[in-house]
Amino acid sequence: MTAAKRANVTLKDVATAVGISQSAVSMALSDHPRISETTKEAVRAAAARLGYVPNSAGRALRAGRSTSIAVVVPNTGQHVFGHPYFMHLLVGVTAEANARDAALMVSTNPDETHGVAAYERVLRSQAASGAIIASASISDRNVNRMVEAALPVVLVGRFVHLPHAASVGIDEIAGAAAITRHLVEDHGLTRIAHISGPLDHQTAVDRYEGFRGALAASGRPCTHTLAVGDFSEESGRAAARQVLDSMTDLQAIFAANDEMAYGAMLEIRSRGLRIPEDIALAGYDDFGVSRLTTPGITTIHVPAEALGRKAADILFDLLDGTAPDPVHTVLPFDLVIRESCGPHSG
Amino acid sequence: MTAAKRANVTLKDVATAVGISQSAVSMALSDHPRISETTKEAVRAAAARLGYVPNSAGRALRAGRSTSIAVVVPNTGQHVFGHPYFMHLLVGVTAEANARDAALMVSTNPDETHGVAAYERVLRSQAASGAIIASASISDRNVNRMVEAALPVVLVGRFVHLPHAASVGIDEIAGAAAITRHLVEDHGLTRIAHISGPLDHQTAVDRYEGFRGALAASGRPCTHTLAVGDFSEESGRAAARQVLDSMTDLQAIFAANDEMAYGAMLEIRSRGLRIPEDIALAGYDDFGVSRLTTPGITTIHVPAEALGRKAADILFDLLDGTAPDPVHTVLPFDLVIRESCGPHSG
DNA sequence: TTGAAAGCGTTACCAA
DNA sequence: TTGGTAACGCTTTCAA
Repeated sequence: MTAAKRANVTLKDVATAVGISQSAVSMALSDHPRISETTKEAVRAAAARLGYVPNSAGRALRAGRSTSIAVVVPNTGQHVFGHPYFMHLLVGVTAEANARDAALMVSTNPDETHGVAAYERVLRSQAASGAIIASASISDRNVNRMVEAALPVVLVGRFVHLPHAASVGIDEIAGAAAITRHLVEDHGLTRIAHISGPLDHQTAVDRYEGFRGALAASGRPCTHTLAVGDFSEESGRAAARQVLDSMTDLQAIFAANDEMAYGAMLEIRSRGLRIPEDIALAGYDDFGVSRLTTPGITTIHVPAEALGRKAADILFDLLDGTAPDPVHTVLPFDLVIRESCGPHSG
Repeated sequence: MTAAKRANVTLKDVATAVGISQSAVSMALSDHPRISETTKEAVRAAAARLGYVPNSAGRALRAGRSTSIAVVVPNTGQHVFGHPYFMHLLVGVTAEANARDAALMVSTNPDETHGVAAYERVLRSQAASGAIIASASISDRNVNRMVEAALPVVLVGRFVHLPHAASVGIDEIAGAAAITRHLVEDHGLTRIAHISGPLDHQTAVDRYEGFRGALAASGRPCTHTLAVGDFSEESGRAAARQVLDSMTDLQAIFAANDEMAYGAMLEIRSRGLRIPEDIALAGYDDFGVSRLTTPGITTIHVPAEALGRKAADILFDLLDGTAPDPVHTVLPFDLVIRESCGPHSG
């Protein structure tokens, strides 16, 4: 009786209350046809009265798998976990997990004990029966290991070196190309800087590639430059400083995410330049705050919640053994045109 | 062999590999003094070689409690779960849980099956051995039930009707008073509107109370008015519209959180009024984006991450039975002065 | 229609 | 110093 009284009601308690056996109670509660309706009635009443809740450890042990799934987000750093992307993802995963009566674990610590990442232990210990991995770093070897060990995982994002793993994502290259075309074709801007994310993140690589590809495909003489950030607002500001200093007559900045675009906005403003009159600005992600700035930032809307939902969906299928061959699911994105690139013109 | 091969290494496997008994392996791995060093060595080697990871269901069943804790956030609505507050809270809880090698479950669905909220089931099923509850609604009966059932929970926020439950929070009344004094005393503003959150949230009530109290205590003739929002940016804008229309010569708006302050900012701007020259603006929370606006919004910094960390800390103590009597832990806040109330003068 | 018993993986107690 | 065994709560097979 230290902290909380542990008066856990078990099957046996219900059984003695009703005056039947434990196994009969178990079957009654799972609506097994071999139990009479009257008995079931009595069992259900007693269970409710006593407040019986099945013990998940017992159930998991018996079943050989738990009813939880895990979401793995990289690092312990606020940078990444604090990013709104993960919250949106979590909302989606939660919704799907709730719909399936599964519990959700969140794991962030890649800290290796005995060479096994914390989240791999979560799976191997069967605390969770499968995982959704939102780690974006190409160089994260833990992801490889889990995939190679054939653990039930679904990756969020694109992992070019893991073609056989199930994954969900959007076509980042197409997204970046779409927004670049918007700058070039709709607004006639040809001197553009890109602020990329860290290039060991596939997302950053893809967005940069989409940017360059669209410029090349535009058929116009475009000049571009690159500054590398780390997806944080501060790094966006620093990168903007760099490109504003280095490229004369810069007409537009396309940041690989909205937070870096905010940073760029601060830097542009601090130089007394106007958006979009002097410099056009575009972002990527659209997690809620882009519309709050003045002007609103034109961006690509990433359906993070839908991604989470779909990832969970695939994971559950995987666990049920009903999954199709490992697939790469690609969800659609939207180009959201606000005011930061100039008046809309097509 | 449907989805993933399940070749789970158990204690028995290690035991047969080493040629000793299961229980000896168990003790060896937990470094029990009664096992010889040579045996321990052999056991550890075999365990590592075979990739043994203890099964958490078996362990939890045996121990009568799991090693997970749960974080409960209200509702399934994006409104709340998507709020940056919870991200910060989660970061803190995660850090502390990681430090204790505990897994973290996240539960959001209050959807009641058999009259028991989903997150109560998580506790009762012992999937998690304790919970941190970040539900803010005064009228959430589930919180009462869990506290009354003496389940090991720590509340985040103030629950006046649950004086015996452990809780962490900040002094919201003092926070609102501090920012109100800043408006009145540092800037000499006396015609102030408050945009509150929903008044079935203790946080909203407390911040409103702090506001009124500070005005009353100021000894100056102040005029104030109230509009009620729901902590969302949209509602902040609507509330600002209302107070700007109703109160002539309004000098300042104090919104009960930053998001509503953003909304107010949009409304103020759309009327061609300047901040802070025509209207001063203050917010509350300081979850990262207040500094991005122009001007930056003066606000109260709520140490959400520290709250999460502390809540987890208390919960673990509670579970260990080493907790002091249920306490209300109050963490300090900071008044963060930016530009939205005018040039700093005191 | 129901009861008894076995076994999932772990740990702790009691023998040896 | 160690091995056997029982028990945690649950489901399921086998026996009645």
